[in-house]
Amino acid sequence: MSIQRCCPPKRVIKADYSEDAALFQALADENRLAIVASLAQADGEICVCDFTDCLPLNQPTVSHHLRILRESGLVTSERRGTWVYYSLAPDAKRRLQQSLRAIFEGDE
Amino acid sequence: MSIQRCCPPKRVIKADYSEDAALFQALADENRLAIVASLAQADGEICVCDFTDCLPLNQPTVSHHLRILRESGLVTSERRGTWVYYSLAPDAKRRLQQSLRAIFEGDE
DNA sequence: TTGTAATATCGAAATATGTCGATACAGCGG
DNA sequence: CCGCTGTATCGACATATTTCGATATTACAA
Repeated sequence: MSIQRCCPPKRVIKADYSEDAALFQALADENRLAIVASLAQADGEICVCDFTDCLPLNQPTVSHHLRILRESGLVTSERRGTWVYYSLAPDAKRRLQQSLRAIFEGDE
Repeated sequence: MSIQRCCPPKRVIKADYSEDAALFQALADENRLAIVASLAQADGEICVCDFTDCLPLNQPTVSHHLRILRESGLVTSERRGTWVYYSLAPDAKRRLQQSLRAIFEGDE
């Protein structure tokens, strides 16, 4: 009698999803989502001071979240004088949709 | 002389993104992404034993990740006999796309 | 009922993350 | 140069996460 298998051998994918995971990790915080949504819907840049004014976080914490978003490549920053302005990266939405496609449809 | 503002007052959004953040957090791990991608591309159920066989993780760790995905609602499970089979939730992709839209376009 | 296999849960360890106060840095005005 | 304001970094703390070994649970078979 042959060994019983629980199921026909399914392909468990062995691709490297670490970059996609890093992207989703950047979005895995409600305050960072509020920042990204504000940038997307403002359709332009927003000054750091507006985030520190409006978010329920202290200034170093806002700076910390902005750094994580900046390092993920989803947002960019530009200093003008004393102020620093953040914008959504032009390809932010496309990169996220691409990651979703990679997961759900196997695109790369 | 009036107080100088760094910029015209931009709307920093105060919506509650905690549910979207939870969804992205479920995807913020490369092993969980591999699980979701396998389920999506298998277009059907996959037995836990296949994950424990193929992922570079021990069995309790696989079970832990499956639980996180199950609790996020992105996957479902069904026991048949000794084995447990996991499937992608039918609305998984739609929920994620909806979250992306909520962030980038302000839909709710 | 007793044993075996598959999966889940528990408890602990290491690491990562979110948060903040204190401080450093950068740019501007005097 | 000095002081002020906006932003970033540092250090510390609490909490969360990932991982695993040990153990419990579930279902089946003898």
